[in-house]
Amino acid sequence: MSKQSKQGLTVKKDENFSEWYPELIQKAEFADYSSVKGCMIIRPNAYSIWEKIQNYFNQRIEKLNVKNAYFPLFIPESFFKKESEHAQGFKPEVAWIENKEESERLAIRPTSETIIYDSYSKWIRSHRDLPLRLNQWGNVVRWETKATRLFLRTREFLWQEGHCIYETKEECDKETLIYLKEYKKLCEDLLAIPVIMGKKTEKEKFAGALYTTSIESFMPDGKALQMATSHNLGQGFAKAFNIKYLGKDEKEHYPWQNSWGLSTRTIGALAMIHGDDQGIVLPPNIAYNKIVIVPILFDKDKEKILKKANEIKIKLKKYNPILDIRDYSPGWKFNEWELKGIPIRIELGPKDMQKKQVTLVRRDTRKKEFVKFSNLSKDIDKMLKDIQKNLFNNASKFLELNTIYVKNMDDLKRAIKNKKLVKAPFCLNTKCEDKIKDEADGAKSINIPLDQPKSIKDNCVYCNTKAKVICLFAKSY
RNA sequence: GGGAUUGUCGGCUAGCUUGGUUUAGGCUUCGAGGUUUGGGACCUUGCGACCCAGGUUCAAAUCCUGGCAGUCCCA
Repeated sequence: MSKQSKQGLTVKKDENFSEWYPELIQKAEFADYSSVKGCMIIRPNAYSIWEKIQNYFNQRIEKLNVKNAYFPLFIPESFFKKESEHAQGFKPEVAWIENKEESERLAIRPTSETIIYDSYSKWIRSHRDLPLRLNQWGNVVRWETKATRLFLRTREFLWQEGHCIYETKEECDKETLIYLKEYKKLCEDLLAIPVIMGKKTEKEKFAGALYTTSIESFMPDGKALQMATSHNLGQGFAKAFNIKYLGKDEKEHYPWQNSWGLSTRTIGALAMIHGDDQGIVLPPNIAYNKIVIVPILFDKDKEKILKKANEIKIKLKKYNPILDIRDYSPGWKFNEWELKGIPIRIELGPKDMQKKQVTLVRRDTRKKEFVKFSNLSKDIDKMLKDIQKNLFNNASKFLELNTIYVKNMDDLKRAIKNKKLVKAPFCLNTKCEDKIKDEADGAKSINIPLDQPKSIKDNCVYCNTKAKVICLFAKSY
């Protein structure tokens, strides 16, 4: 046996974040590398999180009259090229299939606007057909050449993409924001990750969109991570795909469209934000198994303890407890379940039996509590809610502490170097944005928060002319 | 596109400088048996590797050339 304790991870989060993260993901059995470069295997521990996100989100969008559907993985090149900005934007990362029998190449979808809108052009004839709201769950391929990272940047990933189409710009604007707010709610309520809603700059908007809104979170290593986007596509795709409807006025009109997406990337953010040196920390609302019961079995009391452990398991059924009776030492099991992030551990041994109690250990603080059998359900419920709240509060505090306002480039550069999320007055000029990126070590505009001050007194952080907005800048994933 | 660097059991690695007692060693994982079990237990035992192709040599994991694969810089 080696002398050092093998507990937790070998790399510390604070000391070497970029090695800590892949070790965390692999040891927690969230994902593994595959033999295909840039592609990963999502293992059950992480896939159950994705399923939870799917179930939650399906319920939410059903209330917004969105229906699920599925469109092909392959997109004919001619469709792909119809909207030129869109085609140009995705060009570097599209994977193609050469098709010998037919003349046309097929793109493996990097996003599905074009294949979906081809159908919309056939389905939509009258204002009575609008609005049309569809969502699909699927995979997309973006052939990254840069370094890939588990969950955060892989060549293939899972997501949902919603595609809605409306009569008026007002309706489209309004709902584009509704979906963005849904994403915020999902991140905050389910994943315990605080996010900032905002609008992307012209430079960073979706290729082919009128404008893009996003929710952004901030990682412990000082990089921003885009969690989801909602685009108002304007009428550009409608014109390119000849989607028209006859209005009440008996005239032809182009409709307005939006699209919105959230991917498995959020699982990476979840691991980064809440994880610690012991492993993953799952917010209770996203955990499938909220509890693990570890019986401490000595020969003499073995049967009594097992019986009680089973009773507890049945009593707490709604939390999907795991009863771990495998032939490992208790300490081994403690470490294993902490690595995997189960919110609460229940220990039950001879000492507990005597006192008619269990030992509860919460994953976020790892503090022990002793709870009488009779109070168990109530206390568990309270503890789970408290863990959820605590994780969100900690992440919010981190975000707040690491966001700073700057008025000039020196301060901006320093803040970026210090791994901060920077708020700065900005003129919205793309040239300034490029310069900032050049001079501040690759920091990009993150988004322009929806929450803006009533008036902006300071001048643009770069060119010192009148600033139009307060914009977020940071290095990003 | 240019440069640097690395390929050894499932994972981490020792050995390479100076070729030879190495049956390629260790830790971990995995399998079996036993003793254990309140923070990754112990003993016994088993399975398991030199990226590929040439070359140099009496002798190559080790040196040379090429290929393939990875990683990191630079443009």
